[in-house]
Amino acid sequence: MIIQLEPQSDIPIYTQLTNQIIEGIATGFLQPGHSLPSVRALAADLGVNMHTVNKSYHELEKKGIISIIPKSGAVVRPRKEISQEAGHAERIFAALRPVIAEALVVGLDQQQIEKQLISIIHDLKEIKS
Amino acid sequence: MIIQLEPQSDIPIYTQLTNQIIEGIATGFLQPGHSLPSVRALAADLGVNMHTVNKSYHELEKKGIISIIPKSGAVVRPRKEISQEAGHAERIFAALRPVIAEALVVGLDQQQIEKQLISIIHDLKEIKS
DNA sequence: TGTTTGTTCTATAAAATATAGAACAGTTCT
DNA sequence: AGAACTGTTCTATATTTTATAGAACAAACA
Repeated sequence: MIIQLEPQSDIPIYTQLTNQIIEGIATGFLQPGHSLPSVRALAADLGVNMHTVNKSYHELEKKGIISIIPKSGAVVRPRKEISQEAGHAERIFAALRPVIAEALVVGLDQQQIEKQLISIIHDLKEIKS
Repeated sequence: MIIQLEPQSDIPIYTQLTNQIIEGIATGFLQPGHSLPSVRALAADLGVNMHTVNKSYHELEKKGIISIIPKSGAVVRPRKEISQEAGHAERIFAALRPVIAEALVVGLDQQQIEKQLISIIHDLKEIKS
């Protein structure tokens, strides 16, 4: 899986990493049960600090997307386990709201937003590799 | 217009303010041509620092949503002026992508996301006062 | 003519971000 | 059993971001 980090971005490295791992799961590249690289291995691979990767993994765990087994490793949780938990929709829709508000203010209409939504979903749903 | 800031939030105060002003414009509460309060007045009203409000206004200006007239004040830009500018869609859809990816990973399907999208739009489109 | 405006500057403090290195104890593998 | 690897925890440092505070300025405004 190719991960591209931009150190110059205003988005923190650990957030970029978190988002790309989520995308990796969404696309099916990282499947349920899959082990993630160790924090040290991935840090070395990406050229960042171990603690930065660790922070990303814990963010993913907080979101309920992966399980961190102490002294062992991190694993993508089964889809059913993830979806069983409550609070996901609230968190995500709360993040969605300001984006939609801005879209409307800059003149995008419901059709355009829906079209892009579908485009993103189709793009992610294409299982790569 | 009621603005509620949460100092304890992980979202910076100036970002919260920016988002709520955008919502205010989306709902029609703040209409094109409307003057925003002076940075001092709003800061005093909200109980935050002048520079925090100033940063929010400049964020809104950077997004192309308001005009800051030096030594005079800040004004909501006309809708046509805003939508004429390029780059809006790219910026917004880039912000949309990680949210959608997480939604899919958590088990939300296209229908549910679309339903919520429409719900948010309808909620914002209701002109309040 | 005062008042208000955004602007600019210095200053300070706390929190967030990122890196670095070390040590620990449990896990995994040979 | 032993070696390698794992996440965890700790100290440390540096930079950036966030937020506040106060002062001064010149243009705009009433």
